[in-house]
Amino acid sequence: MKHVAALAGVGIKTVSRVINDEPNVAPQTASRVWDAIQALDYHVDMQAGSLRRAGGRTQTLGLLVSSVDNPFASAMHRSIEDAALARGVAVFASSLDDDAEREDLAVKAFLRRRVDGLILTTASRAQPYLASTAARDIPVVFVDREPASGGVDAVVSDNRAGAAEATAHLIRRGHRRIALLTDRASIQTAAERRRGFLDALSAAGIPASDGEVVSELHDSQTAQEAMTALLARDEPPTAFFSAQNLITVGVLHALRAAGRTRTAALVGFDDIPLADLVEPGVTVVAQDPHEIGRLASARVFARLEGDDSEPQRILVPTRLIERGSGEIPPPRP
Amino acid sequence: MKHVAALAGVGIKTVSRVINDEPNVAPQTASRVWDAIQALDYHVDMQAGSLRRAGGRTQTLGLLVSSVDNPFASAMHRSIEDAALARGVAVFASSLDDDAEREDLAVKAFLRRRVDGLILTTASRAQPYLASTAARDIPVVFVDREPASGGVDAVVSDNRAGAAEATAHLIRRGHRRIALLTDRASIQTAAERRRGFLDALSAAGIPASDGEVVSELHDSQTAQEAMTALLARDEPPTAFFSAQNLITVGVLHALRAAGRTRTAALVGFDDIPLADLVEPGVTVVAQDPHEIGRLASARVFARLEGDDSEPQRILVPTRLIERGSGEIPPPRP
DNA sequence: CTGAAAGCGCTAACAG
DNA sequence: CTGTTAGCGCTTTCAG
Repeated sequence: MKHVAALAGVGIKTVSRVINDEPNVAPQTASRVWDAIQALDYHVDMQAGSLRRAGGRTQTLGLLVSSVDNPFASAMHRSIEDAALARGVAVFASSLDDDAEREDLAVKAFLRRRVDGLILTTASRAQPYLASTAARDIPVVFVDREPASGGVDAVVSDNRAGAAEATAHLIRRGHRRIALLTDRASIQTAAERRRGFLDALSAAGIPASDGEVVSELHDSQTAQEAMTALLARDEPPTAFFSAQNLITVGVLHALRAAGRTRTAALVGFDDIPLADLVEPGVTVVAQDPHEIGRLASARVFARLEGDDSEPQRILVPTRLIERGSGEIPPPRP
Repeated sequence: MKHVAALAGVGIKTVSRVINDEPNVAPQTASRVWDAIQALDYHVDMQAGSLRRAGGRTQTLGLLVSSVDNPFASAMHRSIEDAALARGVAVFASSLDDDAEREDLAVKAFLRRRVDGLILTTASRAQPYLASTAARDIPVVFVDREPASGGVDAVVSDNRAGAAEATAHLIRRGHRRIALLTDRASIQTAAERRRGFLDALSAAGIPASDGEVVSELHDSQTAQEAMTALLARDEPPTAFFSAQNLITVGVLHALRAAGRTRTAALVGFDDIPLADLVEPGVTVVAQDPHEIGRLASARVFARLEGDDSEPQRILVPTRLIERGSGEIPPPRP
């Protein structure tokens, strides 16, 4: 900047004014400064700027997702990026891998980089770092999963209602022996979806014991194995609710291998790519990751602009998409 | 840091030494400093640090991909993140949307944030910003697509060979009327894949005129429409090579709608999720985005560590995965 | 082993 | 409309 000022024959502060589009610069001066900037191929150092700037904003956001290559997470990421880009804000993205320690390290790394705000997926029971962010007035919005503590903004799918809807859909087709295949119980969304599953059973007067729950499935491989075992039973369930996208994929593989794709009913939670191209199409309770990302970034930016209303818990509705697999009736006895 | 120094009763430089794990600090002093850091919940400001640090490294990388929610890009993103994390480097990710102007703006934004290195997917004919990065000694590695100019590190799939292999695979099954469905010709990978397609035709002595080329398909919607039109011809091609993941999805939809999934042969470039679950499975020439990301980050970090050898052009091989759709023979005349 | 002083590139506050 | 001065939080340099 010094060099630009020298070349343009102005003071350093005038260059600063031009770059930041501040008022009180003569058009002539400004254009001389722009010429010098071009000539020297100069680019401001935003980091240095934010050091002194009131509020110390870095125009930077930290995003923590299950994994940047999970379709749900990356769709969310994309809509957050779009909102950020519109404000000249850059996004640091990190993957969590459902590891509480990694979560803590990632947030600490974000803090060292002085991000203005955080959008987080959590894998931990408690979020000790919230004390740090609160003390520093760094807004935090949780996405996908809510922290147990509450008192923080959160944007999540209506997991319980969605799971209940999926289950009720199967019950309505006449199924009574329905299995839930789900992730580790410690994951908040998995717990909510299980609740929804049980809600629907009890609303239909089906004893919970008729519902089969297989949990601790953390990838499509383990889901496939569990499903294969379920199908091999003497009296297997007639319908299946898989409570997560990767689990649905594993279940599909198992159904395929067992030749049961057309005779066992399946509803998945969270849509999967090409779900409409397999035969039969996979009925799912779709989430809206794009909308979740949009609402979460809107929340962060509102906080950054001074909104200090009560923390909001925003429930994004899910949508049942019938494609065939969920409409298969139970076999005639 | 001032506060920490005061609380620990040491000089500010000693705190700096402790945090950066520099030698010449008495263990006792160090532990007093750590206590103060804990007590004050202090986190260094890496940005401020890099301002004065020799080399001015920010421990930050800029990543530009087609879109963070494209499966190919996000797989690459993940492996780059892993390599970066191991070195305490954070990654800024941006989406390109195949827009040359966006590319330029994104690189400028990275420059303003003083990233140490860049991993870029390009959509532009020329990359004017390379002058700036070179002047600043910021290593740049291109991924997925190579710049026309050369002279820069690049890690890309062997698009031409992969496309030729896909096409030869169809020819080997007896097809002669083969259509290529591809993206805009201005995209470097699309051009390479078209070359590979033509290579294979000519190697088999099939006149290029027998090959049908439909280009300018930029999403699955336009691909589906183009494919539907192709299938409606009097003498439609008997085999199809779709040169990109989204195009393959569109083609699959069209085949399904026309009831031709079992009678028209298809090979896609780039694998797609659930390709093995549709019926028949989708034969693809798979890329290895994880490996591309790994090699690209290795290249950037090597450059950052002083490697000033000739720019490398690394070709990552593709792999043909037979799943059924590509092994369908032409109909008997 | 430790600390004081200078300065990285920028912006806030104030003078002109 | 423009420039000067101080100082953001840190690391470098150099002197104890």
